[in-house]
This record gives sequence, C-alpha cells and structure tokens, in this order.
Amino acid sequence: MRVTAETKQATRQSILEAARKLFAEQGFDSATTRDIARAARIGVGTLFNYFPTKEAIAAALVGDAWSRAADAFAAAMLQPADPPASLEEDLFAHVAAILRKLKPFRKYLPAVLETSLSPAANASIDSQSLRQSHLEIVSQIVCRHGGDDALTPLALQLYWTLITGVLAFWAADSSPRQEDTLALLDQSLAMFVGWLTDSGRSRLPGGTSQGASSSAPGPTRQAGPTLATRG
Amino acid sequence: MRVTAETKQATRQSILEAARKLFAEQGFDSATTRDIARAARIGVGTLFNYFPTKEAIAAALVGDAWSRAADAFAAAMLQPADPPASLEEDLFAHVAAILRKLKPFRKYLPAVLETSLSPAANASIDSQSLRQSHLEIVSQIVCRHGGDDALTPLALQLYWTLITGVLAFWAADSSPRQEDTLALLDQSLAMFVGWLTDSGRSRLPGGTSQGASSSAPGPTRQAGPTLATRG
DNA sequence: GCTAGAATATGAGCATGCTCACTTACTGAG
DNA sequence: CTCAGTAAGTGAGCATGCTCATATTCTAGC
Repeated sequence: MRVTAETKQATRQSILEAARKLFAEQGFDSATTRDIARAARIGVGTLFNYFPTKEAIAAALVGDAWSRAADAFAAAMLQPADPPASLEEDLFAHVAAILRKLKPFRKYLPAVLETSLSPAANASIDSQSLRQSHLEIVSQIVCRHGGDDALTPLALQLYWTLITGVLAFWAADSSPRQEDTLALLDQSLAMFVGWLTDSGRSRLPGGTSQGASSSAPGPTRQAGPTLATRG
Repeated sequence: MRVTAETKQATRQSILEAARKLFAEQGFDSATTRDIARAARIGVGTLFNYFPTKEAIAAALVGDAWSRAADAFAAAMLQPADPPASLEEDLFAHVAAILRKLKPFRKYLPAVLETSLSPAANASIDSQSLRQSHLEIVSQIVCRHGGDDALTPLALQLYWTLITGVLAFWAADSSPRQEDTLALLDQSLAMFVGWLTDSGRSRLPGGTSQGASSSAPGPTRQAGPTLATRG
C-alpha cells in the first residue's frame, strides 16, 4: 500500500515532467494528451486517472511554480528591508517574483488562466486555491502597511482582475525583455493602491465584508433602468 | 449574382438565428456545431464556410449587440445632458448600456472573451475590431471631459483589463439583479478615473504615446534582476 | 501457496470541432 | 439549348480530449 503510494507520486511526477517538456517544446495546444502519456510511459487512461483534464496538468505545473515563488517571497518578507518599502513596492516585488518563476510557462499561461481567472471557475482544486492563497498574502501585505481593515471582496476582485490582466498581457508581450509587462504591472498597482487609499479615506460606513452587494452604485444617471430590466 | 449574394446573407442570418436560439437554450458548450447546422437547415461544412470557428459565431452575436449598443449610446451622447455628467458617469453609462444589450449572452460571454480579451488575440475580425472601436469611443469620452492628451496604450490596456474583468465577473454573478457587477463596474471606473487624474498631474516628461516600453518602472527594489534574467 | 478483493493501468471507443474532396446549382457565352 | 466555369453546399472523415469496461497487479487473510 505504501509502496503504491510512492509509485503514484512517481507516476504523477513523470506525467508532470513529460508535460513540462512537451509543452515547452511544442506549446500547450500542439502537445496532445497521447503524446504526454507516451512520453510518461503510461496509457492515456492512466493520465486521466491523475489529472481530470489536460488543462489541469498545466495548472499543476503553474501552480507549483507559483506557490514556490509565493513561499520564497514570504520567507524573504520576514526580515524587513533597511529602508522600509512602500506598499506599492512590496506588491510589485511579490508579483515580480511570481513572474520570474512563471517564466517557463509564459506562453501557455492564458490556457490556465481561462479556468483560473473567473471567480466562478469550477473549483478546480489547484487553480482556485491558488487565487485564494495569493489573495491572502496580498491581504497580509496590505495589512502590514497600515491597512486598518481587511480588504473587501470587491477590492480583492479588482486586484485579481488587474493581476490576470498583467499575466494575459505578459503571455503575448513581445517587447525586448517584457519591459512593457513590468510597466503595466507598475501602473496597475499604482492605480490599485491609489484607489485603496482614496476609498479608504471616504469609506462607506455600512459595508465592510460584503460591501459589494449592498446598494446600487452611484452614477446610474444616463444608464436608464440599468441591468435589471429585460432587454 | 446579386441573388446569390442575398442568399448568402440569408444563410448567414439563419445560422446566427439558430445559434442564438440553441446557445440560449443549451448553453454555448452543449450546443454542437452539428446541432446549429441542422437547425439552420444546412450542412456542417456550409456552416464553416460562413464562420471560421464555433466561437466566431458567438463572437458575431455578441459583436452585433455590442456595436448596436455603442451606436445607440453615441447617438444619445450627441445632445448633452442638462446637468453635465462627470467623466466617470459617462463611462459608467456607456458600459451599462452595453451590458444591457449583452444580457442575452451573459452566460457564455467568457467563451467569447477568451479570444477577444488578450491584446495579441489572433486578429479575428469581429472581436479585435470590437476592442478597437470600443477603446476609440472611450478615448473620445475622455477627450470630451478635458483629457488634454490622447490616452496612452498603457491606459487603454488598463481600461480594457478592467472592462473584461467586469464582464467575466458578470457572467458568473449570482447576486439578485447582478448588483454586484454594477458595484464592481462603479469601483473599476472610479479607480481608473482616479488613476487618470493623478497620473495626468504628474505626467512623465518623456513618454506620451509609447510611454509603456520606455524605461524600467519605478519600484524594482525587492524584485532583484526582474524578468529579464533566466529562471 | 492460494484466492478474494481492492487499487491501479489500459486502450478501444465516443463526442465534437473542424477539413476537404467532391457534388450541386447557377450563369453567361456561343 | 448546351456547355464550360464558378460559387456555394455537403457529409464522410480526421484529430483530439476524455470515458469506461476490462485487464493487470498487488495485498491480505487463510
């Protein structure tokens, strides 16, 4: 029993290894599941015993690298820098560290993101918990920088949208050293932090945790009856 | 010759009609191209003579509704409101108008967005020009509200990221009347407009049009050698 | 050892998006 | 009227992600 458990891990690893290689060589789409299974010396059915979908394999690869980056960053975060960094700098460093680890997967990142991106993604264990744990770290970083309150779900949603936007852009970034992506990240975070600060100043009294679904938003003037009415 | 041209349009329309119905009934994934072809009384091959891909059919449906909404909004924009609206209000009204027209496609919007979202999406005629024309309208709106300069590509990219984030959220929004989406839209635009104002005040001297790819961004401290180095 | 039962492996097969070699329908010139 | 030429239509077939009934391997109790 214990032997087979180790064997299972080995099989899983060989699948990931084969997939990593083939994805890198041929891209996500061109590498077929049959290819991956053959490279891992197993049958196709076995492959799908380990991963529910082809995308899940990629998600596992990305998720591993991502969480390793997050762990490393958390460790480096423990000893504070000599000139204390701003909130924006810390957030930038965090994401930049993730980008560096994710570089081998840059090209087929969107395929993983499509599932992982949406808040209502089917709770694919890997990708969903990825979003979750990332947002927790971000919450902590904000907290450490004097964020008196926990970030609202809406704030987290905004942050995540910006991050996925950066990642999607990155996947297609053809600037020499992907400098454009760094610029986009820089401005994304500047925008987010600015918004955090401003909205923190004039925080609504009532809604803290579920502030999103409370009442209708401000400017509805020209929008007419908004969404609710039938088209 | 002219007769057949009309016939072609009719065929195209019958495909769109069948697809609209089946997508609405069964969802994007469950409605097969064979189903659509049968409902449109044509062969599968014919269907793919009119649309390069199944997704393109959905994109055409969405694109039609989208541009109709944009046109209607542009028309309504010509006579300015009595109490002049703020930039944020105008942007909100614009997107809200689009959301209203897009409501029948809400559920399978992500399938269309995945292709349309990324800046480097294969220039699928419909979706790419959609992004383009939408951003042009946004530019005009900003201009009208005293935006002295044209929006930089980076600004447009940020805006588009936020909009696609709103749309992705909307597709999965289960709040009673999708109020959460409106709240998200509200805050997204507030954040964007706030950023526009701030970054306009302290505009960098050099980069106006291609400000994205000029030099390295500000906070790179903890990021180490950033992206450029090999992982 | 031997057998029952469980855990895992397997590849033939299915569903479906899409292609392509071929058919059909139509038009215009002689 | 005929016939070449062109535009549009067509469905058998392919590629591939994924399933499932079956085979294989291993463990445990005797």
